[in-house]
Amino acid sequence: MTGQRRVIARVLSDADDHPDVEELYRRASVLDSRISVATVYRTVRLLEEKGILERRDFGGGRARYEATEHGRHHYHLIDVDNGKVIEFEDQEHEELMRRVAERLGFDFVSMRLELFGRKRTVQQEAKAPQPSKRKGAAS
Amino acid sequence: MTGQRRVIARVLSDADDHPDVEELYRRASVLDSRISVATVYRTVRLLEEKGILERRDFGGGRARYEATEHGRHHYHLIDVDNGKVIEFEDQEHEELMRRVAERLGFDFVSMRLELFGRKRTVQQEAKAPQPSKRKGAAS
DNA sequence: GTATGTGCAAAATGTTTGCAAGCCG
DNA sequence: CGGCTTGCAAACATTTTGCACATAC
Repeated sequence: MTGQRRVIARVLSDADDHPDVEELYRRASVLDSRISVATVYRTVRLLEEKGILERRDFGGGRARYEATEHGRHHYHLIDVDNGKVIEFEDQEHEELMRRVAERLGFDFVSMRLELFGRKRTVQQEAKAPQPSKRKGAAS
Repeated sequence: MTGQRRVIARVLSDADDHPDVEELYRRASVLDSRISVATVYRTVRLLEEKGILERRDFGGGRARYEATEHGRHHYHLIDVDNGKVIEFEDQEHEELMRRVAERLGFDFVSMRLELFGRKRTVQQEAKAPQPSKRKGAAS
């Protein structure tokens, strides 16, 4: 347990969003400016292998991370207009997928589910100000 | 409509699996050896924008493609031991997700669902010959 | 003191792009 | 011909890695 890992672990457990490596690096740098990106990459990989962290891919090319929650699972709805992530639960879902896997002759290992949606507004603005190309916001 | 696009379109419509760009390039090269990877990238992007192709991410870092199917949707189960992809249908699924989006105040745009599983064998070989790290097979 | 972790910069990987040349209609 | 398409190689973005140095225990 080195200082750097302690700091990165701290940042991760404090986070209630889904930061990517660059964001983790930024936050960790505030607490200890002599941390390098390479160490962040190495640490998240380590923590993922240990099952402490989970890697997510919400599109946009970079991996994002969140602490593993033991017990109730949750899924993600991504707002296609601003990249914001909303978490939701769906009790029946995993059980349903377990049955699908079984039907196909497989043991369920894991699943990935992401929902993409657009905020439902009162005046369904016909020409919403689409934030253009590939600059997804955090969360 | 140039020769190259014709060839690439051909390869795509002939494919009943989920090739990545490298694989498409390989198959296209057989039919016309003077096609470049750049053209394959440009063509799949074009076809995706036109809604003819769909890009998938089954993990492993590279995008994979399959022809858009109008009508019944299907999902994918990835065999974690060899990367093979099995397609399956689940009638109720999309309707379920539409309701979830609605409950959260969103209009459903699209969803992503992947199931990861391991083949259920008779003699659950305790130490299966895991094909090591990151060399997912085709399909 | 030794195994392990780190910083840095270079390499690897997958994808995109600028540009000059080529093909299509 | 005039514009869209190509090939090539260079540029990109993210992630990994080799190596010498630093740190933990």
